[in-house]
Amino acid sequence: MTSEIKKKESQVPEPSLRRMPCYLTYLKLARRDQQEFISSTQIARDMGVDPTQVTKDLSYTSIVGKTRVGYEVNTLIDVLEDFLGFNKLDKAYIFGAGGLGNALLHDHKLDQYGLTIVGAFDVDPKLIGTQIQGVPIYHVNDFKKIKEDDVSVGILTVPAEFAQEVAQTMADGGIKGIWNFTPIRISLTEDVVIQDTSLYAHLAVMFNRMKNLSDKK
Amino acid sequence: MTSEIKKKESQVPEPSLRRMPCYLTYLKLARRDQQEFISSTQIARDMGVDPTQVTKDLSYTSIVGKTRVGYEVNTLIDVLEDFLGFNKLDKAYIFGAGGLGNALLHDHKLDQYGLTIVGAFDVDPKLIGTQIQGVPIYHVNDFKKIKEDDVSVGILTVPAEFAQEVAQTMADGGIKGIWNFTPIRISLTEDVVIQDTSLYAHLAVMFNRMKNLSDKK
DNA sequence: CAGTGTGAAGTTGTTCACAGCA
DNA sequence: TGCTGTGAACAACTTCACACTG
Repeated sequence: MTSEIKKKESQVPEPSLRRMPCYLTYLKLARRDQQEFISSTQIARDMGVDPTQVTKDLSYTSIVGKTRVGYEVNTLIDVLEDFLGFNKLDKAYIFGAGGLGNALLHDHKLDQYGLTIVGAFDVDPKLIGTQIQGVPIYHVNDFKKIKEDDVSVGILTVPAEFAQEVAQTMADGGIKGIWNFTPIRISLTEDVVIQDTSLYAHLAVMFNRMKNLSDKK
Repeated sequence: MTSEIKKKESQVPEPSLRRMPCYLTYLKLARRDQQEFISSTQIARDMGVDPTQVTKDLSYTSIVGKTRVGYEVNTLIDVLEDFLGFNKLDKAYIFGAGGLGNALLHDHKLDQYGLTIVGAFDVDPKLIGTQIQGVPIYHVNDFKKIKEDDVSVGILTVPAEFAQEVAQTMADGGIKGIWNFTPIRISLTEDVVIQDTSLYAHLAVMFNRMKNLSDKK
């Protein structure tokens, strides 16, 4: 019992990770405005968050700030992009090319954030064999045949009832990270990272907060 | 100081709200499979979460479960949809019809989750005057002229540098809830609800977890 | 006794307070 | 004085333990 291995060592808290792309965007705007140095206090003020939190979040990266001056904008941008993996392009397949999947294929900005979609899979005969934004669409059954080794990410945008099954197919094919847009909890082995991003979950929160506000009056 | 009014009374925790659409999807699949009653224990097992949590989450709605039987699937679905506001359609405008905005216009499922997009605003002359999926696209400057009273939600999918400005325009026009897809923290008066949904934030979390995993080996 | 519902314990993340520095 | 960086206090959420119910 004493030899219990400490599993999660020093994982970066998820909320911190989520804030980092925000800092990055903010910093890029600051750079555009010719700012050379920036303090966590200023970031905090402009973004409306707690200054200590900014400091703590940034301290998870390797950067160290200069007292009274702050951080150098350019290196901070580099460090953050590196830390978040936004400057090395990961390849991804998209599963489910209708609706949301289609939409993501049109979102050119993904490339700026480290993800490039190299292929799509669907079951709709009307889609298979065509291309969207230069990305070819294949039949799901051909996944194993087509799958290339250096594609590590799968984007899951199929209808809910197929989510678990398709996720399993992805995992079997060697996909290491699944970006799950369905409102289904996927269960797979530990070695596959699953990132849930249900848009409808966020909608639910927004509606609830709006109702709270109008009830209060 | 003693008369300090308790501000947030009994707000439903955000994590709970986020899980609810998941339960809903799960329940709809259960209904399709002819299940009439369901227990929180079963939901928990199938979804891979803590049973107590399911019970607690459901207790925020008005439903009460029968001991040893669980909850009636149909009424639970109704209660959840009602609680989340998914059965009364809110009207929304979308700001920024390129890339992601375009994608959302193609996501038919939004209607099922209580949101219907009735108009889009952009600045691109090539888009203005056209329609996407039957939704007309106007120039942002015409927003005040066009805005109808019963549209309460604005979807923000403009480039980061215009986010704050466009959000302000929305608020001035009487928008009550802003679904913010930009990685920018928007600051407005308290009476506008802002729901941040930065896809790139989730991407950051996924990349980080994937790196952790491959480092461990 | 399998399941609901709840108060208490534990964990995680946020905010505060302050030491150290230029 | 204005800033970084950190350890301690606090708040939010999750998990555990258990009383209760048909």
